[in-house]
Amino acid sequence: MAVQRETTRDRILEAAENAFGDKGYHETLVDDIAGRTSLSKGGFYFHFPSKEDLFFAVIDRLASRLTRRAEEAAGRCESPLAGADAALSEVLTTLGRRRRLAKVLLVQGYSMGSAFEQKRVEVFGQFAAVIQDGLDRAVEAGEISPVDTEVVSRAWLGAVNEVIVNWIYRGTPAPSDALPVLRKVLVGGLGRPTTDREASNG
Amino acid sequence: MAVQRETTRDRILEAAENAFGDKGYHETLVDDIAGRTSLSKGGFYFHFPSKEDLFFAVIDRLASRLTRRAEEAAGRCESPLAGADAALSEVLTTLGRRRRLAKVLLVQGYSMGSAFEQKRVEVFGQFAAVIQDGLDRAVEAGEISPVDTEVVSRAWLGAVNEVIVNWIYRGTPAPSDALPVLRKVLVGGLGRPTTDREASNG
DNA sequence: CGTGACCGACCGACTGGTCGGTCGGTTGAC
DNA sequence: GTCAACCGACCGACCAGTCGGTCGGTCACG
Repeated sequence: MAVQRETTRDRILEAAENAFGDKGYHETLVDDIAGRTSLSKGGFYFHFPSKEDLFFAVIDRLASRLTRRAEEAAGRCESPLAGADAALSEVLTTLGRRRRLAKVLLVQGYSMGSAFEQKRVEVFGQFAAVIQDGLDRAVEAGEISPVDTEVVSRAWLGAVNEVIVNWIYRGTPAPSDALPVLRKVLVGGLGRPTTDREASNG
Repeated sequence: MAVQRETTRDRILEAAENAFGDKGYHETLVDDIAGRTSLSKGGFYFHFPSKEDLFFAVIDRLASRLTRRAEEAAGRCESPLAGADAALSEVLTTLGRRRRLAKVLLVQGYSMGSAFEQKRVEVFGQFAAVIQDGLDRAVEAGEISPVDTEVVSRAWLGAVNEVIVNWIYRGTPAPSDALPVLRKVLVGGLGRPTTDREASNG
């Protein structure tokens, strides 16, 4: 039955997520993944053409889930700026709850070597695009003064990334604790629009 | 002669920097490095106990050079805040001139796998500490309002990191172009002190 | 209902290339 | 003659990927 096939494939992806998260690409053996899935090596190769393909499939799955969450969070907001802010918060808290998944997505990819370069561009590009889109629309809507949103979105992404990776390796500060500081400092770095009436929000 | 020994060691480190920068840890063979040094594999092993040791030595060398430059740049400034700003600029422009070295330092380390974890904490910790120190003193001096400088310094570091890595992979935007935007948005994210007299130091 | 052809899913021993590291040997300076 | 520096053939662990085979199911057909 085709359903069974899909189920096994998912089991492999699940196991691979954990294995790669724990040990990285090279240090994870195909036999490890087979073992965690109660499958033989041959059984594994029935479902995936190569270890490399498996790794990419894992990354794609994680990245698309996270992008979707970020976009949904942004979509729930009234203003574009609030949306960008919400996307940032969503990513930080989501990854802050699942250390191993965060590690696969933000760290272990590089362990693969040069084959990962294109994928990293793609994945980080996706994340950056969500932020940049929000900022662009915030500029257009006059919420913030014009800036080079390409650079700023990268800066936001990098800031979030570093906070998470630092937490992954050192266990502190927790992303949830860092969030308010990060929001303040990143959102605060954006200039108010040149309409220099000082709105008196708190 | 002991000088000769040191020279050869440096030649190896130099060659290794380039090789690791181009191909990462696993894809660089000890034979590659030996070849680039016009040394045999045996000759190489006379100078380094293992490939892993070599890699760490390369990272340490690059990191300490960069830290020194950043600290010097900071030291040349009058105020702590200007120092943190200068350190940021120095790191961005220095790495922005040497793509391969930037790649070794910011990307290829992970290709080594879990052995790198401790080193990454150490190296990024060093960089973060330089920034944090500046920010702390800026708070103390009343240049900026109190913030969680641990988080903010990580955010700065991450922002710089992402801008550089993105440039490494995509070739654009150039760090030198991104610098003014980055400075504005990061330094601008810091609140003015609650003593709301605009201090006018040069 | 029985049966035999067929198939998808899975098994696991095996292969073949790779590469870090070794070691006995050579060389040249002092 | 001695020793630091270097050579390079060789070793052997390691591991992704292969392949001949097994086995339970199912479907066509008499």
